[in-house]
Amino acid sequence: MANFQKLPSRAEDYSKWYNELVVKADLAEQSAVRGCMVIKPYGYAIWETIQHELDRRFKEQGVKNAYFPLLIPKSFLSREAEHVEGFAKECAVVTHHRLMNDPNGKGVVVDPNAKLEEELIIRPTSETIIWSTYKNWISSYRDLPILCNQWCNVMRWEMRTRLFLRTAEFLWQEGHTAHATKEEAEAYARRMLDVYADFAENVMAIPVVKGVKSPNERFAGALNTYCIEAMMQDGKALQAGTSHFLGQNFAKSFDVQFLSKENKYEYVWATSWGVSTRLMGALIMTHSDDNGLVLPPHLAPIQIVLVPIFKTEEQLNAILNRMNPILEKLQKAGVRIKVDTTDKYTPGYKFADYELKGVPVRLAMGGRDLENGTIEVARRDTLTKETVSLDGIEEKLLSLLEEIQKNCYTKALNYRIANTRECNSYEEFKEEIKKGGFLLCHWDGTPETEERIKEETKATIRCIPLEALPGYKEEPGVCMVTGKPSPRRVVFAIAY
RNA sequence: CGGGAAGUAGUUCAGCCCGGUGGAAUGCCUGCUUUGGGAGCAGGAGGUCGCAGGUUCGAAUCCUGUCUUCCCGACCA
Repeated sequence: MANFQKLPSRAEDYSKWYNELVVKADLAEQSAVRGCMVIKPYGYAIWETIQHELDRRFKEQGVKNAYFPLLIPKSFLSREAEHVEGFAKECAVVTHHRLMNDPNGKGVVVDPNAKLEEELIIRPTSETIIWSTYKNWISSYRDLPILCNQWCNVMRWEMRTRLFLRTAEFLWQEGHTAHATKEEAEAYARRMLDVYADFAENVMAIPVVKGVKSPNERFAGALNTYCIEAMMQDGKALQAGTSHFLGQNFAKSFDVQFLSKENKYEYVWATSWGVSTRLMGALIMTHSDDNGLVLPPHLAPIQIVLVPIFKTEEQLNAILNRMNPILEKLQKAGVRIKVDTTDKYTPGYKFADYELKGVPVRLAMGGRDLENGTIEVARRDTLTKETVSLDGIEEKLLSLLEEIQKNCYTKALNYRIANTRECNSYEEFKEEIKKGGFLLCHWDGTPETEERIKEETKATIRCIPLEALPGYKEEPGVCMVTGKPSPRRVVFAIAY
């Protein structure tokens, strides 16, 4: 009996469970550089599927991909006052462009003669470099709208990092659009929020609350920030995506004007929107269990794995001969399949390993099945298995994958519903928030009240929901702290 | 960036207090037997003890500095 290391349970230590799962499931690991991760092939395969699915949806919205530089002149960042205020404290700065041999010994040192005239910032986000570029692209209303997206890395010098959830460097996409009218820009920011919500729910199987950020939580430089918020299994909230209506702030800072039909100069209206590798963290913390990763089929790099059980090569070949036509049919239907023919590990080892990796469906076939014309089908989401006939197995498996996808979503939604409740007094709130989950409360709309609640309870307003959560009605009331009127309940939670 | 803990074989850890040629388990390699829930036996390879200085005849062990990770704060997606 191998003395393998089990994952810590979620109940024992959620944070430790997460950290170890990321590494043991082969998603990512720490790198030699503080706060920066190595995303391993298995983890990157999931990210590539995320990219692929999102990219397709963006293109349906008329978005085109482009690429802007990693380095941003320092002066650009300071053009928009709130923007620089928001990011200045976490920027990495490039000051020199050359190394030289250390005159006093081994290795290389920065060449003091190679100091840059103007220092360059490693992008924490690209609004400034993009708007300085858009200025050259826009002169007439006929040039609008511009709908660009870039897939890239950004860097924010974080004090405390965790794989996927908060790393100094992370991968993301940032969309930047320019519009002729306020209405069009606002509508576009809203539309991209819907794209994110659709993606989160149908591909990642993560239920989200669509909402608006309170002024305290708004993106630096935006007039309005929309977001999708998800609930993790430990009851904490995680912002899964944001879409900003930037108004004319960046157009004014970078002097981007266009000539309207009426032959008048007007400033351009802007949006930006993004999701990052943080989604990987959301994925893990929404579905996985104490046995390891649970991946919704739409995102799983391997959707079905076949573990043949054999003693001799003849037996293996007999199994493969029986299964190959079935697997080919499934592959033609677009299913991602792996057949594990290695004899390096025993079947029991493979079972445990594919569970750790979150493969949605595991098939096992041995001599017994071959005789009976059956196969063992195991589901990762429910950890159940049954032996079924090979007749019509392809259709059964295809619908099983869809069922698992739905079940992942339903389970997560039920968990969120079970951990969402209304809360009417601040005293009650202080107790309830310790249990985690979403608390729907009335708030007077002032930053002061939100700040006070944050200081006293660590909870923040995750969003002002665009529509009432399922099972709840939108109704006015009074603020739980100050008693002032409140038009609707907002979502409070402790956040990642 | 403050407070705490830790860095020794691929991995998890013992050894450190009290200095004297570095251990275990697991993993890896080879062979045989195994294979329906993390296989067994036998043999083998694998470490300048995070890094840099210092003390000493001699440092994994003592001292100083530094880097990284984890936990708690402050900050933030």
